[in-house]
Amino acid sequence: MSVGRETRLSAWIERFAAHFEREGIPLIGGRILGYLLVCQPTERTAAELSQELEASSGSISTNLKFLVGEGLVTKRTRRGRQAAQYRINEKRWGDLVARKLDALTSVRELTEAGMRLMSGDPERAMRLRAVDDLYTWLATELPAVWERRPSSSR
Amino acid sequence: MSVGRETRLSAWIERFAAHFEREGIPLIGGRILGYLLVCQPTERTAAELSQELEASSGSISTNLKFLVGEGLVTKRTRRGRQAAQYRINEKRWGDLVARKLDALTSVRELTEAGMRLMSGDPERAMRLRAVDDLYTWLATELPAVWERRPSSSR
DNA sequence: CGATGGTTTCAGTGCCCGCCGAAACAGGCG
DNA sequence: CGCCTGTTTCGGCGGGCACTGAAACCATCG
Repeated sequence: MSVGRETRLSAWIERFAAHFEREGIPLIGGRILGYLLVCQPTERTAAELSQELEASSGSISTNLKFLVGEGLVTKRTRRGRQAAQYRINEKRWGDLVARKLDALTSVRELTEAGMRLMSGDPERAMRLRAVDDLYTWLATELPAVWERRPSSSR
Repeated sequence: MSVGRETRLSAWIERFAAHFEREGIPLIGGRILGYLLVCQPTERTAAELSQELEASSGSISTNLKFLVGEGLVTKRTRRGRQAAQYRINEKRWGDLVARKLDALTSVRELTEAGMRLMSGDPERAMRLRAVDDLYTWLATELPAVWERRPSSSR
């Protein structure tokens, strides 16, 4: 007997969340992202997320606040007694990637500072120099690549 | 009165370690890397590192083992009663960066798997599609950039 | 002005992980 | 075969963080 589509989807969400947990996003935050990427309809209330993902209302609240702050999730409030709706803001996913690239290239500032401290002692600077060269190259290449990004993925 | 060079160096090592701690490398591991990049002479024993970095022998051992495993540090044993010497292996720093880039592009496998689960429902796949497009583009561009890396930074 | 449904806050819990340091271990030396 | 030095192992400690759930909060509706 075959596994239902929703079962496979929730397994996928779990893998998705596991990956981003390694990148520093809380497990529940990653689940919210994965779920909001594929759910139908596209918008969900905090209560629905809590039920679907089997997470406490507190965790959902904390993580939604975080994700809204990052711009990855959009909150839509409605008048009356109606619950706010949350949906993915996939357009901002690029920001997430850009921050990752920045984290990489920013090491260059460290290596350069180190090189300045080593000035006047080329012998001793050799090891750091090799590392600095690598990051200097990265810091010139990566931003250029990012700029060439096609509009279809913005 | 001005601050001594060694004092500024240890402050730099601390910033260096702090940066890599955010990337998942233990604080002491980062200190070892920073220290081995600039120390003179270039090789140190475990006992010396323990003293210089004010870390326990156990922590030094654990972290050296980890760094040697990563290829970032090389262990040189000497015959007789002599202690083993450790030195930085700056040539392998590229591997560290390459793994970071891989972590980024590997998200594509996740988004592709998700897209397959969404097949036959283009409406529902739209959000995930935008994210998948971004990573697909990344996965084609980044490896190409890495290949163009000049030999000076290898 | 209660009552109601939804959301956020917050104190408490458990878990994980980096670190310590003493004890065990390894392997040359005398 | 002990001894000695350097290294690793391992139990334990402490800090930090994700998560929980109940209580407080907020805004609307009757």
